[in-house]
Amino acid sequence: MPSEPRRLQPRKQPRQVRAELTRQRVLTAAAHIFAEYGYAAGTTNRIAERARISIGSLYQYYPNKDAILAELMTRHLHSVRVTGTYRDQSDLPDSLEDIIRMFVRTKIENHLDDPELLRIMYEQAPRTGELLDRVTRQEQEMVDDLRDLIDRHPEVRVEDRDTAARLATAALGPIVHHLVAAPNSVDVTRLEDELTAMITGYLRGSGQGGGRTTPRSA
Amino acid sequence: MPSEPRRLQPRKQPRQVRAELTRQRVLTAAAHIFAEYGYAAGTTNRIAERARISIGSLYQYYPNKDAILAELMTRHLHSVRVTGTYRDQSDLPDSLEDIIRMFVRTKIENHLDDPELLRIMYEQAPRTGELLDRVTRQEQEMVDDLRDLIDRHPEVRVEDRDTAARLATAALGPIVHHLVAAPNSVDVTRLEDELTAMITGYLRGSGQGGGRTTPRSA
DNA sequence: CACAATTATGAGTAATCACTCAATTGTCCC
DNA sequence: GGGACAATTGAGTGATTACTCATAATTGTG
Repeated sequence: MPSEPRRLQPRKQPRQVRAELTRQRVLTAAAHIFAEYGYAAGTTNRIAERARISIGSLYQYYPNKDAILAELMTRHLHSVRVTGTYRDQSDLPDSLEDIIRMFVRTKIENHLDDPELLRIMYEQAPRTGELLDRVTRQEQEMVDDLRDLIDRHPEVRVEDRDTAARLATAALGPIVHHLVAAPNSVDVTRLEDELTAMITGYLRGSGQGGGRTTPRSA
Repeated sequence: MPSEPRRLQPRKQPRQVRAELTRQRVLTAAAHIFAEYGYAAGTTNRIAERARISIGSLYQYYPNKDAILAELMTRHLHSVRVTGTYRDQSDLPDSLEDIIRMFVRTKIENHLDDPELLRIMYEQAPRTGELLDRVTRQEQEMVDDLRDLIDRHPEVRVEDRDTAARLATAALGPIVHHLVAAPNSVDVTRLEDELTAMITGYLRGSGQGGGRTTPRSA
């Protein structure tokens, strides 16, 4: 039974520098606490303590706990979009491999900052209301971007380009989460190379035809 | 500050059928509740209510909440191992594609039962102590299995087979979680085909050599 | 049936949580 | 300085949680 949607807007606009600073301290502290304890166990009291402000101050600027995570998420999504749009028109590479590499690299870069926090945000964030919508929309944009990219590229030989775009996009996120945040992580340079090879190969349709050679029922 | 390791063993062995039945009711109810509410919000009282037993009975057989999830996880891991080992020696297919297909299919099948629960278990389970160890070990076994499989196959042309095995395995789990449990899910048959193509292509080293053609620093 | 062992019950407890609010302190500007 | 407003404080509140334990019901056994 997901709780009803909650207000996410701050209850009060800061008018002094002091206040803006407090907002920022909360955000920074929350990022650390959520990354370390997870969302449920990352209590508002702990966040306030880490930020070295009182719990009351925290609630001056964030109406509830969800709002804090929502702002962290918003900032992340924004940075994703900003990083992503530099591949607009002009400097598009020619080869499919290089296009995919840009795609992969962007995604990896977006997760290098604070992998643990990102994982918490995607996995444990309350899947409800506005926040969920935003994330869903952003994912759809990514799929569409990739779809556009591969759509007009001759090297791509896949039956269903829509599914291919969905799969490739859906694959990328979780893998990066999983591997960048892993204890003994793979080197990111190598990760970029391998993921690029993997997706490029897949889109080129390197598997000789799609024909299945093993019967489904074992 | 993760909590210290907790006992996961039941505090009392059931001696009557009645008791064994109660244990089972708890487990079934917990699977539903966790899948529906998540781990944190899936309270023990709710589980007891769904199982139509009293909260006291629940704690007769499970010393704490973690132990319930641990047993669900154990049962899942066990079934994975059982399903996985049928590809031991004898009936190994010849072509790389078919081998990978078996691998992929097994993974997908393991997640078809209760995708939501599985996602909760992998994403929200307390990452601590014995439970974490078990999961880590099982993942390592999967990597090793795949490594063995591809190691003696001539079709595989990848520089570093170890990394390839790690990547392919690490990729599979999250993708399957993500897509099988997704709202408008991809058809599982298609998913199997695409994933097989993707991984097979990757292992064959279809990308013309590993050489990077775009300079890293943009 | 009698009696003990096992199992079931659920109100109660201590801890923890998100969040409030009356009081205090700091800042701005004349 | 002084008054108005902004910002900060933290003890407190009510809700929720995991878990306990004294008591009652059920079962196995002779």
